[in-house]
Amino acid sequence: MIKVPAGKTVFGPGAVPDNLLFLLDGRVRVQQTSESGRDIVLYRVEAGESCVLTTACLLAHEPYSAEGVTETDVTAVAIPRGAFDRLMASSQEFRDFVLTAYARRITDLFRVIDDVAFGRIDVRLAGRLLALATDGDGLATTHQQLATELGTAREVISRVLHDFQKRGFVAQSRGKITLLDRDQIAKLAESA
Amino acid sequence: MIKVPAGKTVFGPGAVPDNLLFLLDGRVRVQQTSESGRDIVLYRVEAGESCVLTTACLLAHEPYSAEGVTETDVTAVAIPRGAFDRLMASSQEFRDFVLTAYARRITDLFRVIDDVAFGRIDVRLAGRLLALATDGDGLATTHQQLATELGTAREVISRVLHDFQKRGFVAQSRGKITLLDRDQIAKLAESA
DNA sequence: TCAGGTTAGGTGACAATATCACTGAAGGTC
DNA sequence: GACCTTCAGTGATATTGTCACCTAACCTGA
Repeated sequence: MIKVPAGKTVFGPGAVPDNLLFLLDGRVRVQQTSESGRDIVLYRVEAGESCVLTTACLLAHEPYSAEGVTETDVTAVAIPRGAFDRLMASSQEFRDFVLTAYARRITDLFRVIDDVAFGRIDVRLAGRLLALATDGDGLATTHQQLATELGTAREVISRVLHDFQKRGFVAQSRGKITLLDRDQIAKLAESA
Repeated sequence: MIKVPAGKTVFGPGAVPDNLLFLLDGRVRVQQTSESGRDIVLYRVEAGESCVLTTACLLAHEPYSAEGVTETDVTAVAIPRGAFDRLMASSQEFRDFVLTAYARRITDLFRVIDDVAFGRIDVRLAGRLLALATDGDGLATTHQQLATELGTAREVISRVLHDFQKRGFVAQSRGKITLLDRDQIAKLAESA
């Protein structure tokens, strides 16, 4: 059982874990940095989910650039490799859990690819704003962080948010965004 | 043991397999169609690899849009669900095989995301041409198919290929592309 | 072997997004 | 308040995507 404070890199290039983590509480963001230095968020691991996937990636000795960062304080169970193997051998439930987790991640990634390849930026941003503002309509984030969410450039986010502001969807101040009209934002997010 | 001719859709929306497939010979292309009707190739399954992943995706009852198409005649072993479960329970080697396959796919998808989000089109096309032209310098493919490979539009491929042609990298005729200068193409493909 | 249909490819105009190079503004610290 | 750092705004330009339409190549059947 381990605890990690918010904002720590729990795995990534240069930080290979030797345990498989199961999140009991908190949230981990998995993102990738391209050669050119730009980032994109791939998915998030929530409480009750496992990190098997990313760990497996690390074990698959491939050149690898994704990293996991805690977004909140995190409580997790660390399962050593040996115990993982024994559980996989002995428990049908555990196997189902692991395989289902993989499948879910893969569909997540399919979704990301679809969005990045074919999605409009304003639509994607609208959706992401709603997804991020789970408690309340306020949202403490910078334009740069939102750019990383979507794998685009800060300037692009600035312009789209400026447009949202003009349309009355959001209010902005430094490092903070307030959703003013969730219905309209949701409508935009839905528009393919 | 089953055989499938080239060009068949082996799984996808509306064609859910009840078996897990292990390819003995041939190649399967896995691609996704977006709501807007545009396609992108996600990865390929080669001889010796398994389709567990996509099948698992199908089992994970999620809205799902990827499909698998045979690119060559394919010979595969179909493993029923029950046998898969028994193998997972009894064989360490089988579990390693499956988990490694998952991990490889995931890194493939990470790569796709990186390319789509941050890669230049000419660089990506150069790389793909080299990857597709494995036997000889000729390549029987249309601009539309190449666009699907990269998740872009046909017109874009047409223009880039036209540029490649002017630079002496390739020669074109209807439905056919010939690589004239692999070195130069490789150099472009490498240029991040 | 020609007519008509179908598919592949070309192209201009324009829209959306990315990149670059700045600028100013907000907040923190001494 | 002076200075520094981070955040955000913006114009100019490049790249890529979209739309509309055209031409050329191939196929098929009379």
